[in-house]
Amino acid sequence: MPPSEPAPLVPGNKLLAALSAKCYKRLIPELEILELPLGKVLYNPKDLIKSVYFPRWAAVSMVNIFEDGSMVEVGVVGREGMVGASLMSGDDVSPHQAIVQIADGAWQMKASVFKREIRTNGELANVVMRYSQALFTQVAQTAACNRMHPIVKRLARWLLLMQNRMESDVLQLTHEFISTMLGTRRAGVTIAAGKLQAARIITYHRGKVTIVDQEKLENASCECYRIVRDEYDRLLRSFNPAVNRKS
Amino acid sequence: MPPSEPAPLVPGNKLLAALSAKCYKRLIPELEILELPLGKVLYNPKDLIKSVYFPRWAAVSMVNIFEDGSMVEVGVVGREGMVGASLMSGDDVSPHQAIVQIADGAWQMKASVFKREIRTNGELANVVMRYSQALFTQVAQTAACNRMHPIVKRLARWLLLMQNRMESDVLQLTHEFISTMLGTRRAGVTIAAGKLQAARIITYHRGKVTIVDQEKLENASCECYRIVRDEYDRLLRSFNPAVNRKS
DNA sequence: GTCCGTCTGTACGCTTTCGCACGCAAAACC
DNA sequence: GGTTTTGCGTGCGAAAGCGTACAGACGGAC
Repeated sequence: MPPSEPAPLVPGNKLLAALSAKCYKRLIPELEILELPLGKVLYNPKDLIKSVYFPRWAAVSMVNIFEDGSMVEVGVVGREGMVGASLMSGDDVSPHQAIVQIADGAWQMKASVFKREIRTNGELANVVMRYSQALFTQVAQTAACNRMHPIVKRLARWLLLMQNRMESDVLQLTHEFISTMLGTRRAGVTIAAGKLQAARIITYHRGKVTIVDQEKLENASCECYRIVRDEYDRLLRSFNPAVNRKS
Repeated sequence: MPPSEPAPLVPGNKLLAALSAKCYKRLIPELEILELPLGKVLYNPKDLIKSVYFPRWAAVSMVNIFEDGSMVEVGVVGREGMVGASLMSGDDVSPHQAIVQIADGAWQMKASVFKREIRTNGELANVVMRYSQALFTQVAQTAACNRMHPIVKRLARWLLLMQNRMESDVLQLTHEFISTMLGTRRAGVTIAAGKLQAARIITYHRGKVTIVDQEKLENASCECYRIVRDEYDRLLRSFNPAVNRKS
């Protein structure tokens, strides 16, 4: 897709889809599609936020980077959300790294435009605020989960999180990559993933993880997954009856 | 203090202090002082938020409670902030437990009033939004910290966090209580606190912790403390030159 | 087909933390 | 003044996870 392709009537992103037709159409000229390749860094910590992004099928991780270079994911954004919502608070410095974890397209909007729209467009502001609240819950649950739950459960939770955001049972993810997101050793992920595979819950092979049995995966995961999922449903459902608006 | 005491011109709470005199005066009739006794639960998870609170010298923890009853703190609110800011998103269900950790007074405002003011009063909305952003950073850093850092450092960080919020070197905190906040064993806290005491960084005795050497405590803590503190400064400084407005 | 980089399996010793439990001493309560 | 409660110190075995390291296996490049 050329980067200047105009936004179609089917936005692909659920936040955009949640807007009324009128409101969405107003934004169309400000949206440009952009390919997000794997590993692309949208912001680094302390970077100025110059654009915000509404992923279509991509997934973007919010990553905390420590002084010694080690990383931990604190939240994930997929097609249900947006990257850069913190601009809403009037602050345009990113506190985290935003890095593309699963490659695909996203709508890009200039930060200046976004800020203007947020000020003048109550409907957009409302949707973004709700989303921020859901993201907050996700991050808070991650904080608790990181403290209390063993690797296997966290892995199961994280795979479900990814599956939800991608709406796909096949995920391109290496153990190495997962381990930096979970903040553990690569070998730890191999062991945990091995257990899930032995239980016929997932299969994987050289960077491709396939979820075989979602229900079992939910049982193998900690409660954190369900809590966050339900909270997203509750917060974003209300104004989101039709995800795929007719073109 | 009687619960109906009207708000004075010195709010005590820094968010309120950050408002212009005009804006603050407008809120005065809606604020009532309330004593927050230790252990008082302001909200439980899934409770409707009926009031919001602006602590004066109190500290309130946002706590995640798991199905098995175990708890972890995900964030702390002191006089620099408010409890219930999530109302701003239009959602009045609390995702966490808010429990008073250090007893003192707070300004209470009815949720309905707060929501009305947020809608109609851009200055208040702006301040609250910034604060929400700072809180988000705190929670995200907690998520990362919980994953990566050993108990002693987390303890040091948490004590500094408390010290900042209370602006006091003496804190009424038992090991037992600290342990539930940090999500560890009580014995783990005893060992960690013992190390800090042996290094002459703190002293403690039966529920009273005294910070002897703040600088050493900062060195003993992980970087997370500094990061969060700087972020609060950055986000809240701009509109907060005068914390103690003259009465 | 061969080579080489990537991905995964596995192993070992070590540290941290856990779960549990007991004991002691200071405070609080009658 | 004696009893109870609360807060802290300590010990021990077990578990989880870490750091590191090595080797096999697959797949793409040539």
